[in-house]
Amino acid sequence: MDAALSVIGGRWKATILWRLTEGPMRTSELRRSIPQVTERMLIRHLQELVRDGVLIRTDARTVPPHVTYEISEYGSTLAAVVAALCEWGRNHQRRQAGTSTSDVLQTRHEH
Amino acid sequence: MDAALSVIGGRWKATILWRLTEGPMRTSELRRSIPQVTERMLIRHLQELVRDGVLIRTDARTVPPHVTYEISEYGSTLAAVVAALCEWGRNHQRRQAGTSTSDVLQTRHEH
DNA sequence: GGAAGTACTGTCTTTTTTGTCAGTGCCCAC
DNA sequence: GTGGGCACTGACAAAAAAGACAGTACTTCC
Repeated sequence: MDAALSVIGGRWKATILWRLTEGPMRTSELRRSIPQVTERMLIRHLQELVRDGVLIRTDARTVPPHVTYEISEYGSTLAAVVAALCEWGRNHQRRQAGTSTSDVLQTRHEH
Repeated sequence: MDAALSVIGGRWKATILWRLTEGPMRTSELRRSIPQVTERMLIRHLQELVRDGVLIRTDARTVPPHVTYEISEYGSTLAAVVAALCEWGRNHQRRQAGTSTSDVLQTRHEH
């Protein structure tokens, strides 16, 4: 469990993975597609995901630099799980919207 | 995605959920079954999980107190996803063990 | 009466994670 | 030659999360 969290347990990692399921992207594209993330964090998370074998970094070695990231075969197994989690989260939000706190039985008293 | 993380995104929440898949437990049992967690954190996380509808708290209203926690029907949908993530993490650890850093193609250079 | 167990709460302090900001080296367009 | 874009790095500050530790209230056990 901790092992899994060490891989996707960053503020933006799941989002990055999610974005990349639509295909490879270069750094600046990713950055623009997730406006809330700062460049610093994006790059840090990308590096960690590459290190963990989830993403593949491809460097065209040109000037100016042109680097793309894509989900590795291994990473796609994680992406599937992340998608499920994401889907659960979406349902949860809908549930929250329709459930006022007072509706919910939060503690049950025996007897 | 953020929605899901706000529910299970605590250091011990996934572990708590995992422990509770084997059946209801009382606070002190949980505490003993996860020795690394402090009482403070256990209780905070339990409260948040109850607030999010994932767990049900049952208070026997006796003295001394006797409180049990169990996974709600709703929570079991999350537990399933967490189990999948946990399983992925386990495989990941095995992979890590057999993969020295030098084996891995971390960056691909286009021609 | 003193110790231990139950399920907590409150107030810090420490650790971890994020974010801010400046800077690098090179290019192209105006 | 000034401004902008590209993919980064490094030093630092702010914020969030986790942990330490004492305290509550009432019990049973010896």
